[in-house]
Amino acid sequence: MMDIMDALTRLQWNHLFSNETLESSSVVTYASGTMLCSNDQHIESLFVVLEGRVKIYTLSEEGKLRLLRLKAAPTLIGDIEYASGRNVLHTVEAVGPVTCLRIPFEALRRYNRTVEFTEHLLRGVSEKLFIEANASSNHLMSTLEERLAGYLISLSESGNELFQAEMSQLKRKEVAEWLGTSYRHLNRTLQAFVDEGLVKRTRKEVIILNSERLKERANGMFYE
Amino acid sequence: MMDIMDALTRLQWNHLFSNETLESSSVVTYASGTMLCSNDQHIESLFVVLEGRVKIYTLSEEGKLRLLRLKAAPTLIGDIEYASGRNVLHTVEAVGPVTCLRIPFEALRRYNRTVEFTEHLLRGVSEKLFIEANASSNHLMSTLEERLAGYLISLSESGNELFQAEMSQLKRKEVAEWLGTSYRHLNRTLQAFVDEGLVKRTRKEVIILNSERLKERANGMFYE
DNA sequence: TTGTTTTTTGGACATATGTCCTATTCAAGT
DNA sequence: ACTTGAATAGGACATATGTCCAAAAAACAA
Repeated sequence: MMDIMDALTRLQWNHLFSNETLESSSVVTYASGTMLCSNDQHIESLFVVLEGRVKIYTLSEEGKLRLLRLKAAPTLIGDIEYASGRNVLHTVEAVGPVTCLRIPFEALRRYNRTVEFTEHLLRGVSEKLFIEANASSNHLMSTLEERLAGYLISLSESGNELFQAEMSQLKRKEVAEWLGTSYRHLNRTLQAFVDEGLVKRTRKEVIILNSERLKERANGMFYE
Repeated sequence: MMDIMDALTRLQWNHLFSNETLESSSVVTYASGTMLCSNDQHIESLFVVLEGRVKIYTLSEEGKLRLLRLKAAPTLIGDIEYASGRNVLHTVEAVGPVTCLRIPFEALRRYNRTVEFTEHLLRGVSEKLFIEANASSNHLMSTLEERLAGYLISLSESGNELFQAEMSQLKRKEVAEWLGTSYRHLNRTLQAFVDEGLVKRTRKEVIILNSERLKERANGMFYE
């Protein structure tokens, strides 16, 4: 059993919640694969992910998966829904065991309407909006070749540890989902890079041979 | 010259700003075509659009335009940037004359850090995130045929006045930009609908003939 | 080991969408 | 009434990407 205050202090989030709020909250643990919340469903609590990693995505009616990100703790889940009063925007699933602080919206409304907390949410939501907007622009305006080159470069360069930690251990299929393309096409594009001598491909990893030219191919695309 | 308090009261936004804040603010008017702010630029004020319409878009380096929306007053511009401290996310341009209340971020930081105001921003930003996320999902997961059918249906059905007011008088070229496709392809898809007898097309407008089947084609796509 | 499942790899083909051009039509000046 | 420029319409072609499959290879179980 973990100590909540310790965990919050470590994140420097200890001043954000009132005692009443914390008393109404509980620590919950989810097994790998559990959905913390799913698309379009009603939700009544905010989750502060304290430990573990979560996968954030949307699933269309036809069953197509759009992987948005893999995010390590600390993360706030449900902030957008709390702020807008709408149903869940993106599905969130535990990747490996996850520990959260679960705070009912009702408690937040009653005991936590402070400027500090609201500003914290506001910063977080704006940040998410920036990421979402950039991702979707990138996607709309560039070809898979550029995005893949950008992905590979972003994984290899330093100054980017957050992205790397979150995105490096994806399986090929997940990379395809994240890049928003089919497994087939990802392979095709990868092969093109191999044919040009930009990368080498072993069965389980991709090694960059010519990062100069690969960067040109990325055409400015870079993730962080 | 308009009265600020009157305008704010009409929007029921009069309680959001302190007197000090309003004293630091000014009313500004922009001619049609002026940029209130442009992509990636630094910005130091929040704009409350009180009268007129603005066009919100991003321009890629290669000059491709991604039209996000045409929005009528009241609208908040700069809220995302104020909240995140980043440079401008989307370019905003006046469509026809626009009157705004221009509030320096500095004044907001000094005199306006109230729960009411912050929650107002938070609601607004979440709403924008929802719209952005849905738009980008739609775009990623559906073909132009579906999106166009959805657009036509959304324009024709009631219960949707906001969207209609904002999006109905677009030119064909702007519709293409908004749907995120080329003018050529929009025409091609429109023609397909004509060939099937779903719509009729005069030189300046599109008339729906069979809204039942058009709705099927939209496959759930609907804008609001 | 042997069988079963997952992952990687790529062929063949279909389709959505983009690019480049050229008429045509309409509207707005001068 | 001409001229010019925007807006509409569509042909021809290239290309990015998706779908469906099948064959290896690797990982995992029994």
